[in-house]
Amino acid sequence: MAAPLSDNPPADPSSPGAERQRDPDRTRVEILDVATREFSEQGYAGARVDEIAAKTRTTKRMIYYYFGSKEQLYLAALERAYATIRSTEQELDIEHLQPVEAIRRLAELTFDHHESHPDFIRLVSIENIHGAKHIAKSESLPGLANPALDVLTRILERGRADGDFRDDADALDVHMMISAFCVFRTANRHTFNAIFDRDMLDPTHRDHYRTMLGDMVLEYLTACRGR
Amino acid sequence: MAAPLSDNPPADPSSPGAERQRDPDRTRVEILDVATREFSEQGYAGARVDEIAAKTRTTKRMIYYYFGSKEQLYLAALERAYATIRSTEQELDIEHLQPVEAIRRLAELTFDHHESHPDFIRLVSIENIHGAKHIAKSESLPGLANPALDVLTRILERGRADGDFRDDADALDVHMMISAFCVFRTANRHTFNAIFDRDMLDPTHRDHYRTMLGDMVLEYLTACRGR
DNA sequence: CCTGTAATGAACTATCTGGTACGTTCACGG
DNA sequence: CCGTGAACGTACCAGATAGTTCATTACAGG
Repeated sequence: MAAPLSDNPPADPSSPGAERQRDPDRTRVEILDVATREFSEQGYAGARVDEIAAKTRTTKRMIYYYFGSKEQLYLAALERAYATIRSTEQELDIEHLQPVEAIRRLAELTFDHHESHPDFIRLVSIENIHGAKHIAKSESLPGLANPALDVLTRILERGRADGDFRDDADALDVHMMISAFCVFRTANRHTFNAIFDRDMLDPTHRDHYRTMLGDMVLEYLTACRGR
Repeated sequence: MAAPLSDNPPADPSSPGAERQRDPDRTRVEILDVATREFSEQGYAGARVDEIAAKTRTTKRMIYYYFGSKEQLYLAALERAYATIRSTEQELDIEHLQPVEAIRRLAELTFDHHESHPDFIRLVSIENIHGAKHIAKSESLPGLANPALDVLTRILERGRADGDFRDDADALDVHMMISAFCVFRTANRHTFNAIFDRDMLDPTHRDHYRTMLGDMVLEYLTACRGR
């Protein structure tokens, strides 16, 4: 179910035939894959450069060769994670739907998409612990446009024009509402389960939460306008 | 605005008159206060025992004297944070209200209460990064009853009986919905602000989000039943 | 006033950890 | 075929860090 953050195939057949012994691209990606996992599971300070190297088919020297420092490696992992997420958001094709159906579809796609990328959610949690200071240092991340937000803006406009949606619904607010629900389910899974004995990510409850999210957003937006 | 996790007054006047040089209780509490801040700002691995000691009026030796290890100190901070939160939840007095008003009030109190205890939220985020393994080790935390949840259960029952609320509304789901919104606002404040340039905790937007939460929950629960 | 003990402090240690110096090997263009 | 630079591996280091040792002091109860 959970997809890796890198979309590369296991073996790169661009140069046909045999495995290459030296393959900078593969090495870089492999380091990033392991780093993403380690950082998301241990936190920034908790992750060990030695451990990341050990879980790679290369050595610690290569990490410093390609990324320069632990912090830059972390940032590279974070940047790639955001890039991956954003690229999947590009693909959402819902603007041909009626506003109400489009919103439900958007919510469900966001839901699926958070569920498929737990590493990303965890990385974002970690980044928040550190006050988003690494994002601030990044050249690509601050203010990174969110394609989903643009789509949402246009759907809301149409919905308001049709009289289906309330007038004071701001796109960023609705985006936040959806994110909050999806992020919480993944990010707070363990404490929630420990305290309330309910695993929010248990496949048994999946459809229930998915429907619930759509209902929640739509009831809020339509607010007794009789659908 | 943000309240400290310990409710003790700065100076303990139980033994009247002068400052005591030896004060185990004060020392313990002071260590916990600093530890809570450090862990919540740096993460578990990122927090430094030496740094915690330095920000206290006592020494590292005392941390090990009272708490035994870094991990037990962290757990003690986490347990105290949960205890503080739960004790404030005991005080909510809303069962005399009509279901609709009670739900809005509950949502608002939860909202205020999360806003007042950012350290708690951050600690919970950190605990989730580590798969809630410390909670699992704790004797007091797993399955810790949530008074707010009991109150919520009874309000929902009344609301359903009155025909105000939908039939399939589960107390834990509604609690999750409210928590998700409140937790997200605090826990993801920094990345959200970095990407979207909106500080969800800016006092300017406070009332807006507070109302939005109440609307969201109530629209979901009433779902076009004409209020 | 005396004394046992809880509370406290300074300095120390073993280990871990991010980072580096330096040497080696592969692959590709000429 | 060759040499040049990118890609890689080994071994090491200096500083940091959790945890400890041992001596000392304040204070409650007698």
